[in-house]
Amino acid sequence: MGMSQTDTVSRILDAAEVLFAERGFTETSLRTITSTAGVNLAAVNYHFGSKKELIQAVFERFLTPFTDSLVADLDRRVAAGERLTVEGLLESLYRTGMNSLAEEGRDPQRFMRLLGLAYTQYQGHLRRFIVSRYGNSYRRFAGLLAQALPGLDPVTFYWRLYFMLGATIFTLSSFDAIEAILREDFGAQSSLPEALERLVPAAAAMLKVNAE
Amino acid sequence: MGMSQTDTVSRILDAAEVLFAERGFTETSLRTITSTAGVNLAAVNYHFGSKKELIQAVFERFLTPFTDSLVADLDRRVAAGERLTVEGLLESLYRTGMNSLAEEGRDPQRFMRLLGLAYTQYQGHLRRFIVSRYGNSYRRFAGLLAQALPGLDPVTFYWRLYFMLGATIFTLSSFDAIEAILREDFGAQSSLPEALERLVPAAAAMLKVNAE
DNA sequence: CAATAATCCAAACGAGCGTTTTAATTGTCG
DNA sequence: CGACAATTAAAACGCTCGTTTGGATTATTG
Repeated sequence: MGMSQTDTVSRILDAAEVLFAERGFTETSLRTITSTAGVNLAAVNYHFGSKKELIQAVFERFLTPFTDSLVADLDRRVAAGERLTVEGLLESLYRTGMNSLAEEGRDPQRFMRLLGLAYTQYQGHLRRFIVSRYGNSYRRFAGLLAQALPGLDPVTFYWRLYFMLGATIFTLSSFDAIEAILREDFGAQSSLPEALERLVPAAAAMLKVNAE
Repeated sequence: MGMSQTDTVSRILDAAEVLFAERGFTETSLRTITSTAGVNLAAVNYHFGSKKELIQAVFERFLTPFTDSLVADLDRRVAAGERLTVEGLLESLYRTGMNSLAEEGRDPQRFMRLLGLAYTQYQGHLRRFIVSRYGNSYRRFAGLLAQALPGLDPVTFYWRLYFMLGATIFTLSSFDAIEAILREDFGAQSSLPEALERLVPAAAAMLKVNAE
């Protein structure tokens, strides 16, 4: 087994991650990916099998450390007997997850754009892949959040959960555009952590309407 | 000038609207559009010039009646000296806009999916087109909403506005998927008006955090 | 070091794409 | 009716796409 195999694989993943986040899946050709990565065109089909499987691999590399560290953090806090508030859970989701990506040198914003694409783009295989692979982590988080919101009927809770996800994914995936507008119109500097700090109380208030 | 010209044009627009909302722009070929519409392939280039211009035409047919009736409603209420609350403005945005589409026999949900695509997909020309064409209506609404939220500094207001847009567009554009989950897991029937009724107080609470 | 597997590479394949061309058809109007 | 413009139609163009192929190159291993 060649030493450069791993290298080629990760070079492809690095390039694909950036290009997918920028333009979407269909708009990014394998030729653009491989030439950006500096590898041969056939390498994608050789190492991943197909473009679809490459897309899934990109998401796997992102989502696994993200959900792992989120679930670990949730487990730790539950085991410590900590009382989990709505704000605390959102902090976990935003901060812990983000940090796990930042530690690996990944751009959290790119991650959010990819997550947005996964929901929006016409890629049935991707949605199925994500649900089957990360559904448990999702339900873990959603379950704890529901517990922190007693008095909300399940249907209302579910709608609110989607409102919250929408606000988060939509805003963070177009962070660049929003930041540019704010800088131009108000001369205000913005950062991703600052956006998350604004998001926590706003999303929490939305979730807590009519809850006890 | 042939009578059937208008017919061909609107047949193309009808087909394109549905297909774009389902799969996105790149994933929808002109051949699929024209065969669905039952017209010749060359008709798109003949009547619209190019695929890009067809995309813009689809949005124009959607957005013009939407923003027109929204702005008319805002103007009417301002002229009547009505005091516009956050909830009232969201009601205008959701209800008035939606109704204007429903009256024309258009699917409001499809409209939301298209709006989501406009933000997410990699189509620079489309974003430019929408901003230049509908920027005034957008600023009109945003201005009145800002007035209804005294005590919020402009930067915070802008972030909240994006949180609200995100929650709205994201949720409504995947309404089908959410509805299916709710029906399966809770046996609950959902409708678009009901989703909007849930959205108004939730989004209002989010906007109003720390406002007077 | 020879054999064997893994990887890389250049080239080509077939299919689908948006667009253009050219001719036939249809409608309009003096 | 006949001239002229508008529309429809079929076919082809040039290009890009994802994927496959067959051989060269590199690494691994007995």
